[in-house]
Amino acid sequence: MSEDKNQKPDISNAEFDVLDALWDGYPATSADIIARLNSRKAWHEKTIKTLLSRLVKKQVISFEKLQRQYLYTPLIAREDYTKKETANFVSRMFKGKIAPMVAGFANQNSLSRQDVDDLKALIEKWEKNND
Amino acid sequence: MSEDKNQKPDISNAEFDVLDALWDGYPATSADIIARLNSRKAWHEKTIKTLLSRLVKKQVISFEKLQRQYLYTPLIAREDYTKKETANFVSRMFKGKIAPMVAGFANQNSLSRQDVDDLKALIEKWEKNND
DNA sequence: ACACATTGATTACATGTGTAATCTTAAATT
DNA sequence: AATTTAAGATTACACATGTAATCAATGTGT
Repeated sequence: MSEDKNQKPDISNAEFDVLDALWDGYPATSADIIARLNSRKAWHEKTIKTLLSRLVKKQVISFEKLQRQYLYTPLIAREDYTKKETANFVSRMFKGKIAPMVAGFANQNSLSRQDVDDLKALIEKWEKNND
Repeated sequence: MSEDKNQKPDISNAEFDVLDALWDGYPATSADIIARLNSRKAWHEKTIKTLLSRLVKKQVISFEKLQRQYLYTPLIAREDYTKKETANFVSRMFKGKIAPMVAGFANQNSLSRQDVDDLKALIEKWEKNND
């Protein structure tokens, strides 16, 4: 076995926004990413390129040369990432229990009819599989 | 109105662990906090004191002098904090929708019978109030 | 009363992060 | 072919963060 077996790349907030834009469609050039982010963030082009470089160095994304540009591709799936982060978050904030988290949401009135229906569907599916 | 109306103190991860320990019982002295954290974290006493100082400076906790020691007290409630952080998290990771987050949890098999029952209770309560 | 212990305050220091500007080099234009 | 662009690489720089060690002052024990 090698040491450092499971180092967490630790994606920063700004880096996440860039990765998120990449997840919206890839492979993509830096120009693509910059265009996507321009609507949401007031970032300088240089800033976004720096963040892309850092993501590459952290091995969160990769690239392939296309002429003089790079075509970036995520190395981790959004689902995998969000799942892991959610587990971390719920673990830290709610001792790993999901219901209290939803409860906070609920009595904050952030829960919509649609959300509730979605949750009910989820629960039904879970019960079908786990009874 | 004053500028800087709603600055987010931005509690770091290490700081959160200290605050979390304080939430477990307050007011508390640094010795109390250190004792509580010793079981979980391998932190030097000095480190914990630094973190307490930073939390004070950030106005996340306050203290009252008791002889030569300080009695620390949180200035924000755990519930308020977790609620806000949850909203942020769900917003960033799941476009604000809670169901997909629970879904990720579900098919990761982190969802227990108890969790599901809790969620069902929650939903019932929500429907009672919002129909 | 005085030395000691212990507390919070101050200082330290490497690495991470946000946010770019400048440098290099290869491709595009004229 | 020479010049201009423009893309990624390198450098910058202040503030945040993790992780303490040292300093100063005030209670405490003898």
